[in-house]
Amino acid sequence: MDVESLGDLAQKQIRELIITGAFKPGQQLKEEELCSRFQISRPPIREAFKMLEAEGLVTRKPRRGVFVAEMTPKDIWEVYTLKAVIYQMAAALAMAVMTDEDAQALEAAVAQMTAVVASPPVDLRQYQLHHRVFHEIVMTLAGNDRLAKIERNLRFQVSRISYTSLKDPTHLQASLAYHRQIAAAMKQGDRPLACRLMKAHVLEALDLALTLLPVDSGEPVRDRGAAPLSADADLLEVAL
Amino acid sequence: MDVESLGDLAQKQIRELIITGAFKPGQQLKEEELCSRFQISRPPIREAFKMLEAEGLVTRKPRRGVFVAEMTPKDIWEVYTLKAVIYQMAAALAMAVMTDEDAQALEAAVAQMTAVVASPPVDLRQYQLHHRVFHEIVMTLAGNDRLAKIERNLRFQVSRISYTSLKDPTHLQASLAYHRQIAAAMKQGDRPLACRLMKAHVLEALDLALTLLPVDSGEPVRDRGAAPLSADADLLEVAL
DNA sequence: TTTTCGTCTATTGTATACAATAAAGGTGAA
DNA sequence: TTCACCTTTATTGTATACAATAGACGAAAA
Repeated sequence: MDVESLGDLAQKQIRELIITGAFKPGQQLKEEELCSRFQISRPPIREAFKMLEAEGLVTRKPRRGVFVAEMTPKDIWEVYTLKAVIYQMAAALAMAVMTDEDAQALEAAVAQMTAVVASPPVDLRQYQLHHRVFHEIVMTLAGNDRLAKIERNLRFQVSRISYTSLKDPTHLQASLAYHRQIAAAMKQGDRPLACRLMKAHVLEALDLALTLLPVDSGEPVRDRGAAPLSADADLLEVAL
Repeated sequence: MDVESLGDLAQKQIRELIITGAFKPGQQLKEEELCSRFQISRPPIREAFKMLEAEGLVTRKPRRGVFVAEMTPKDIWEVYTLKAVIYQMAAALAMAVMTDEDAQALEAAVAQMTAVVASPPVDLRQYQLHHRVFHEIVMTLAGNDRLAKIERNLRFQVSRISYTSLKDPTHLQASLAYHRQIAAAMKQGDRPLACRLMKAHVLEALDLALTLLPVDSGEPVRDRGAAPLSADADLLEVAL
């Protein structure tokens, strides 16, 4: 019945608290505090910490404690550029096995997204939900569990930021348009176009995320060269 | 001084035992056995298990125990196709900031690899070492820590297999030739060529790995379609 | 002979207790 | 008043002890 250990449960709950923003970046997570919150003892909490650390959601300072991971502009850049590549790979793999029904499922997801946007006030949670369905269809078709795991992890790391991005009406419209075009390109079997659109979609999100980020941390983004910390579309032009 | 916790130490040691093949795939890792081996108590061992599980090196069956992860052909395919994309992205990013000195460092690594191959009996460990230096230079230049972490993880998962692959003289020669060409392409700034070579290099390794794998598990590789579980070079043609 | 049920044991899951360390605060002297 | 050092305290790191569960083995009945 209760197959999940308390450690796994705690991991999920703490993760949820982090990605929803209840636990803010930089905040220390004290073991005893979480013990009393979840009414369990410390070992499961510690195990949850270890897993969350591996996921990159918390950082551990030895003998100091664990803290919610902070996102610098560099971190944002890292996650989004990776997402651009991951999504392109997923799209390419998915198109190799996609059927007409799959294409229709994608279009249905886009239709749902359209419906949400068309009926103000826009329910962002709802939009996010259908948006996720869209990408989940693609990931499932791709058939690479490790790819899906990486995508999931990257999504967690920028979940708050990507949610905030949707509050920008212009970006919301652009996002919707992108997904409509991506679905069409995938249906028609135009792989280069689908990949280009996927890349452009993610890199546009990156640009917005960088502007949304509080500009408190002015650390350099790239160590070498004067490459700006932005959406270098050309740079991500590689052959999968 | 001893900044690392026993859990972190245990993780490293167990991981080393797994990737060197001392702990075989499918083998159960009993907590008490490792306790007596490392002369520590169970909590640090359990923490190490959690981290290794997140890395994908072990799988945990609830109330049963943890087992060294097994690699099916599907798993091999997943890891290598991901590596192909990861390495291409790394190469593309690296070339954007690469200096002449960096190019020379790459060529130096290739020279070391060449020297090892030229002096039989070939010291595979030594070759592997210089091979890793080559890719580490590229990853460092890429400047994406998350990308590096993913690459590291993927490398761990197929470390035994990739080592075994080197015992094939033909593949060893091909590997060397690839890296020489990749270094040249990166030096000349020919990004498409460098990416294509990276992809071809990894996908060739995939084909070999699939033949080397014991054919005990005949499970289907892809759920949908009749796509063969091989190096679909074209399929991985996407725009980073 | 086979199958099923029950007990038993080995192993994981959880809790409590103890040790060690690092940061914070206070006290002393310069 | 300020700085250095000591003491204290809060928090993590580790160990031991207990509980629960799943699998194995054996016995009994069909």
